[in-house]
Order: sequence, then C-alpha cells, then structure tokens
Amino acid sequence: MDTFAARGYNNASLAEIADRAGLTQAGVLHYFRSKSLLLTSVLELRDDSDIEQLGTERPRGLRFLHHLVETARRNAEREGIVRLYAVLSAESVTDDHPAQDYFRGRYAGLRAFVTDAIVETCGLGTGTADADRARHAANAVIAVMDGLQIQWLLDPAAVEMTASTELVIDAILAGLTRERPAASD
Amino acid sequence: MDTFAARGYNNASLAEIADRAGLTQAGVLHYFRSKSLLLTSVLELRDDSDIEQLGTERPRGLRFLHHLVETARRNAEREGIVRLYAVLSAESVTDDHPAQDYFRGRYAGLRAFVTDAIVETCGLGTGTADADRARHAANAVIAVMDGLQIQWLLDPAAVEMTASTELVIDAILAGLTRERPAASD
DNA sequence: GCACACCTACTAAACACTTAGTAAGTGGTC
DNA sequence: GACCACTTACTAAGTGTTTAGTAGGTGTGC
Repeated sequence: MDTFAARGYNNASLAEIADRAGLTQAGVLHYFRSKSLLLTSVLELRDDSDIEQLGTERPRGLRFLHHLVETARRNAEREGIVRLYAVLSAESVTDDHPAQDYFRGRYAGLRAFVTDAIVETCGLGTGTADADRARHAANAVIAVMDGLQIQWLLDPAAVEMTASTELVIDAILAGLTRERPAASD
Repeated sequence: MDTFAARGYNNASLAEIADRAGLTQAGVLHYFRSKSLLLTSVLELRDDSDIEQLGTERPRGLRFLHHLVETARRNAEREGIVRLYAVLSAESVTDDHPAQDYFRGRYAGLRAFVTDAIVETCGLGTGTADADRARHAANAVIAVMDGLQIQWLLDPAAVEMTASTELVIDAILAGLTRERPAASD
C-alpha cells in the first residue's frame, strides 16, 4: 500500500515492496502471481477493511452525506490512504491500467449511493429533471472530495478538506431544496 | 502530449514519443536533454497556448466564474488535454515527480484567481471569516472540476461536466450571498 | 514423505541516456 | 565562387541499470 501510494503503480517495483515486507521479490510473487494482481488485491483488501469499519448498516439520506464530511475529516489524518486512492484513480485512466475496472465499479457504486442520499434528503421527485439534478449534484460531491485530495497532497496548508467538503454539500442541498419549495419536510 | 496523456509520465517511453514524432529516441534527446525536461516543456507549452487563446485580458468576478463553466464545456471536446492534466496532476504527488513544482504553482495561481472572483462576485468583506469562506469555496470549485474529469475519463456517459460544474458554482454563490444579506448588489 | 513457504539465481526485455559519427547547412575570407 | 571553420540535426549502436517474471532448490512442520 505504502509503495503504490508513494510511487503509483508503474513506478513501484516489486523489489521495493518485497524489501518493506521483509522478503525477496520472488517471495512476493509466491503470494501474488503478478504485479497487477498484487495491486488489485491491495485495493480490494482496503475496501473490505473500510466496509468492516463502517459496520453492517450503511447510513441513509442526510446521515450518509454527513458521513462523507466525516470521512473528509478523517482523511486529513490518513495521508497514506488518501494518496493511494488519489494517485491510482487518476493513473487508472491510462491505457491498459490494471485498476481500471476497479475504479469504474467503485465510482458507479459511489454515484448510486450519493444520488440516493440526495434524492432522499431533498425530497426530490421521480421526474427526469429532478433525477438529473440529483445525479449532477452527486457527481459533483464525489468530485469535490477527490479534487481536494490532490490539492491537499501537493500543499496541505492551502486546503481544508473538511471545510470545503461541508461547504459544497450544504450549498448543494440548500440549492436543491430551495428550487422545490413544495417539498414537505 | 498524447503519449504522456495516454500512459502517464513514468510509463511513457522516449521510444514511443520518438516514433510518433517521426525520429529516433536519440533525436528526441537532442532537443530535450532529459525525459523530465521534455515533460515540463510540454506542460509549459500547453500553458502558453492556453494563455494566448484566452487573450490578454482575463475576465474578473462573475464573468471569470462563467468562464470556468465554459472551460468545462470545452473540455468535454478535448479528451487529450483533459487526460494529460488529470493523469499528470495526480501522478505529480508521488515521490520526486518532475511536474510537482509545476502543479503546486499552477494550483496556487488558480486558487488566488478563483478566490478573488468569488470575493468580488459575492461582495465579501475583508474579515477572516469571509476570507476563509471564499478560500474554501474557491478550492472546492477547482476540486470539483478536477474530480469530474477523472470520473468522466473513466465513464463519459455517467458524467456531465458542464452541468455539475455549473450546479456547484451556482449553489456556492447563492450560499455565500444568502449568508450575508447586507451585501449590496 | 509431502506440502508449504520461501530463497537463490537466473532470463529476457525495456529503459534512459551516451557516444561517435554523418549529412546538410551557414557565414566569413580570399 | 571556392574554400574553410563551425553549427545544427539528426542516426546507429551501444552502456549500464532496472524490471517483472521463472526455475529449481532448501528448510520446516506435519
């Protein structure tokens, strides 16, 4: 994890990973048959432990959106994981990257969750106009968290991930509910 | 440009770049003394041509923020450049990356421009509370544009960069002006 | 005696970069 | 306008290093 985070996939070498793990490069390939399999294994392991920590019940609606702000706050204390995801998600858009499927799936899932939470929170209807607005808002919420991470990794003093995330989520929710004054609370 | 965009810096080879340019790898190094110098040259060239296209006068205030939305719209037609910046900006946070200084400077400049535009547009004061809000909002605006690009590159059908960018900017501006009802328009 | 966990030793390819050369100019002098 | 000194724009053929992956072995525990 640390090596992929510090160097990206392509520039990370099995030798360095093996050194840090206390065995030889061939020893690493004993457990993971190839470098790309090691990468996807690391990403899936990371996911599993995150889901475990979240508990069995995923919060819904506004509580889920608050949970995202809380994640941003926690991320400011976990540079390693932030770097891992920021570097690899962007690197995954390059040709034939082994984590491309992983990130495509991850974003698809995230978009669905956040869209649902926004629809619930703002009491949006099922019309295409409302659905589109919810989708665009959800994509923006995910995007702002990702984009802040890159700025923060380059210059931690210039960025407050929690404050900016909260500001955007609050503004979006206010905007979506204001435009539908008929919604019951 | 195309090669760095398609492969990232580390996985791009001088041989491929040379092939596409119609000369040998040594021929490329005749013009650029090293691979990292080639990368920084490409980025600076790109910048120069963007500045030329913008014209000498940079728009200010609300017009600048509208210009950002317009950029998002134009970017949906320029996958190559979007990919170049999305991939390299994230890759630049890895250890000893040659474009690290470039992107640190770029973001610092962008943050200053967007912060100014938001302060002007919302008629914010000079107090620290207002200044902080403007900074957080500016960072979020930049972040949302960057984050959308990664999602869009992975799955173009799932993301509308223009709509999401506009939604966030509008919501943020409404939020910041609503909280200061005393501001004269 | 067999499976597992690993290592040593290797291979073949790819890599950035170097060296030494060539061909085609360019500018100045007689 | 012929000759010389020098530069520019490359190429072919390396160098040394790093790379992922492989083959075959050794020790340990059951």
